[in-house]
Amino acid sequence: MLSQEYKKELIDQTLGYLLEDDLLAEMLLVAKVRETHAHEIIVHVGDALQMIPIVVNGSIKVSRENESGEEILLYYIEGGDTCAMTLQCCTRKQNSQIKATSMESSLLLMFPVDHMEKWMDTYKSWREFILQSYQGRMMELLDTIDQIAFMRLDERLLKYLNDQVKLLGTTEIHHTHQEIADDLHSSRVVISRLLKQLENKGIISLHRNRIILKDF
Amino acid sequence: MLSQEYKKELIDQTLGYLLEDDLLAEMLLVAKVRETHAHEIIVHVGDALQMIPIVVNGSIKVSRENESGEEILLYYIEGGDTCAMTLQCCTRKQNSQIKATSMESSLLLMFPVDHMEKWMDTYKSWREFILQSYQGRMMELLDTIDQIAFMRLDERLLKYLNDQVKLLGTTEIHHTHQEIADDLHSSRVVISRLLKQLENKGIISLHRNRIILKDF
DNA sequence: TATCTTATGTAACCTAAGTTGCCTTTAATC
DNA sequence: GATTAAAGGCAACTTAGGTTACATAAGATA
Repeated sequence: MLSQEYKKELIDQTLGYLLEDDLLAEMLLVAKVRETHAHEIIVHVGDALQMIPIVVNGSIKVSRENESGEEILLYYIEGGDTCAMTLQCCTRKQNSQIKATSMESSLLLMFPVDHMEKWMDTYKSWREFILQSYQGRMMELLDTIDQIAFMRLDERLLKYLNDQVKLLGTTEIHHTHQEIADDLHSSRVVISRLLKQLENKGIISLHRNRIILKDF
Repeated sequence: MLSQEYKKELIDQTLGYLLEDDLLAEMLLVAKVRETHAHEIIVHVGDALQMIPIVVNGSIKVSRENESGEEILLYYIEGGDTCAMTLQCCTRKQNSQIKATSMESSLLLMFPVDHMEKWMDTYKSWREFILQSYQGRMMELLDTIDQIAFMRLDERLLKYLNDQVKLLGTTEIHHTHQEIADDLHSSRVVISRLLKQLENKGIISLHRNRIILKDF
């Protein structure tokens, strides 16, 4: 059992500058803390969600899956952010439309869904937080659509690598070609081919389980 | 100048069963009515928006445009719905990320953006309306992503034709092949080719400016 | 009817990306 | 060091979809 002091610290650090004090106090009473490790699947498509997660630190990958199990990356959630999609599932009592995977060791605050509606009615700061979240995620979905609809795979791949570097804060990317292919909804052979082209252009260097971005 | 009685009728008919009476009364005071005709562009990418539209009747096409002017269809807005994306542009004082085009003669109610925040604080029904709108649009964006990422063009085309029929309530679609190509971000020749295949399969019949869906 | 514009048809060709099959390399474990 | 599994390289081929170029057809207008 984690101490209340620790939880309070996490909540203050993550949401203190955003939300009203009264709300922060209420949140402390019902918050659960969850630690996740790299590659851990946090939400499967079809899951019924009872808790809304807010990311304290680390990063979460959100992706869409079709019936055949093929995937496509939608966006990432980082510290201070929540997944509006989750909210939606909870309030509409709909099952999850997305899959969420922890990219690295991450820390999440979890709040039971039945408080959300009350908070929505009572706290202006909470309303703004939720709307901001919807708006942010919406913009990211538009961005994803732009990429899939308008960009060629080699461009998408380069953007993907750059995003990874920004996200994880290191120019060494520890992904297999297969994992990248899954995220971009392509195939391993094609990704290997394009990565090799990037290497030949001097943009990256390739190693087993490791891609290094030069002059980022 | 349209009579207040007419406006009141439109508001009641479109939103009466959704929103609180006090809010409906406030809305009546500030509502403007806008009529649009088929193919009229209501919002351009980059527009600064002052008013939030709610569709009374007709249908609005919302699409995304890249720098080169290429498009991709996102979703449609029909009677009783609003465009959450608009809201976002207004509250964040951001310019429009999307283009909105009237598909047919339509009637819109327009509300000045500066009332939104107050309504958000005061009326629970308004909060629910806006959240519902975000959630609906989000689901539709996911659906769009599914289509672009996972479906082949012939499948997308067939779905597009079916959607048009449902939307406009007639099995006669009055679009040129070029217009369809634009919506699906493809090219005229390719769409003509695939349409011809559908005709050969007996699913549609082709005429100038007119596609007829059989056994819908 | 003659003319012009716009929509559609079609063939030939091109290219990005996916697929199959097989080989080599790396690293982990015995 | 030997064995094994996973990752990556690579060649040959296929295919969906885009491009170019031109012909024909359907309406519109003179």
